[in-house]
Amino acid sequence: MSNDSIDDPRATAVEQLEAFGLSAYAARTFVALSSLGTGTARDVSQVSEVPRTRVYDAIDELQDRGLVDVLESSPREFWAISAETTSRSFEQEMQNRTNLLRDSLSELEPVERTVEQRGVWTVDGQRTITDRVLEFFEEAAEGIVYMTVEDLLTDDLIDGLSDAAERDVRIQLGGVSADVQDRIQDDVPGAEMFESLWLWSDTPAGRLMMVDGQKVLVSALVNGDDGDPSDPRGETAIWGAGETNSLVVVLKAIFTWRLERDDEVP
Amino acid sequence: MSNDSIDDPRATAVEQLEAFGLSAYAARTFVALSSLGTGTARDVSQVSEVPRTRVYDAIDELQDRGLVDVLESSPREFWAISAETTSRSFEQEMQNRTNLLRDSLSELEPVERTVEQRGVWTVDGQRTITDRVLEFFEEAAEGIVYMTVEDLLTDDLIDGLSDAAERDVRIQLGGVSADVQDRIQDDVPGAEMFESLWLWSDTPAGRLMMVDGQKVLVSALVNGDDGDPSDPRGETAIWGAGETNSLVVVLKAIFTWRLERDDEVP
DNA sequence: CTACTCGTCACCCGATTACTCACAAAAGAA
DNA sequence: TTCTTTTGTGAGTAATCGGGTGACGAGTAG
Repeated sequence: MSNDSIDDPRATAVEQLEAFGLSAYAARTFVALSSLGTGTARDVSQVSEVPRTRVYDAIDELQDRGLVDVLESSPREFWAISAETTSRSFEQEMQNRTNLLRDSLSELEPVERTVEQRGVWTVDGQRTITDRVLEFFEEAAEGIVYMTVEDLLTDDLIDGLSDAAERDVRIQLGGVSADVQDRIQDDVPGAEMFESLWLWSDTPAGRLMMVDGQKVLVSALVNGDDGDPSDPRGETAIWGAGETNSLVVVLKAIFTWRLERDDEVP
Repeated sequence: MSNDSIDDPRATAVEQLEAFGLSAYAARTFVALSSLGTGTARDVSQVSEVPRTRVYDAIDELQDRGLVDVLESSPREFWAISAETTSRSFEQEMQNRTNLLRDSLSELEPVERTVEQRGVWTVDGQRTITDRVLEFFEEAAEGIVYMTVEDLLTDDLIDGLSDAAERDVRIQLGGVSADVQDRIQDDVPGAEMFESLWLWSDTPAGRLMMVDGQKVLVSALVNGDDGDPSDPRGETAIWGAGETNSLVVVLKAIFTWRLERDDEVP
């Protein structure tokens, strides 16, 4: 468990710059220059541990990206742009890249994402599973049934449900305590609540989803017996789709049976 | 001049994915899967030119990032998340990274960015120069004088001027034709216009900036004699700061002389 | 003139990664 | 069953890239 937030700013800055495609030397050089404001190759080399003779290459790289300016004197001096300008510049580049990616990918995406019939897909990790659930929420046309441990009902999921509700998708939500139910009612007005179908909170179960009666997902918490929802990797899920998919069939049966009973006896 | 926009979507998608840190194999595998929707290692290998035996590693990499799900059967099948979800995922990661970068860098940034006195800094490339100008606009406290070729007066620069104007910075803008002046007046109400100080449009001159009477920047277009503003790299600039900086001194003299004459004879 | 610094180059080496091949287990066909 | 093909794993090779070091001429200062 390395301390990431307490970590010194230099390390984090270097890490991000490298993730944005800078070489290690360039990243360290830039960070050094940022704290110096202005400096020569030797200054940079001393505070950044970059070999002096290589500072020049690093500067070239940075100059091409427009991150430093050079004062042509002897010794040469270097000047780094401000933190604000730097991050805005990368922000823009990345925005641009995500747009390019979105466009090119949707262009090649097959018109109809085939609905799988047989078999069950696996997904690991809380963040990933949530993404998957959100993806399914978006494709929902008729109804969503969602039952979850409270810790896993994050804001983005509520947003997803709310969006679906606005498209007149029927929302049925279970497993949440009374006080949280009130909050949900504000964000997702049309949502119908139902009591937990089983004793839920003590099991390692995580969530349980069904959309349009033909796509389902279930997850479990997997840190030994005591699933700890705060561990982002401690969740694993499976999902399946199609009217004849076995997972779908069995869950659909259970859900409709229980939910209709609830309807009869309110 | 490679055709980038006409380029096939596959290539652009792969390029972006690699920029986001995926290996070449992983990128090509994902793109292949995206267009297939679903497929086995062999399917992927055929459309992506990735050696079949390496598809598995690529899938591992993608699975860790939450970009594909795996159907555990024989042969194994792979499923790619939608274009929308993919780009949103990267968008989020990059947003996160830029924020980390912004925070860590501003933490190390020296309280006072020292005002250089001697010497002249050089900057190349239209985009970079614009960034630099914007950075100086933001630091402006009293007044901005800006004279520019019209082609270089992009929207972000007008925004920058507008922001400064709202901070009660005096804006003096020159070199733009009458019809563009009208448009500016809408966005930057307080701006004072002045006629081009010299015959401007026929020279390779690009722009000319002074903020707070102590920081100046001048640029020139450098594609042989006929500077073509549409070439993003065809501009080169120098800037200097400080009351005693020679570049500052001389430009300040010229500006105040000409602008005060304009004031006298409106 | 001497001592030192600065900037460029050439080179080495270690890590990463693309790429190939061998092979055993599994699935399918005869 | 037995034979053949396919599938997944793992080892091993080649090449590229980037970090690290040192040599050296030119420029600068005392």
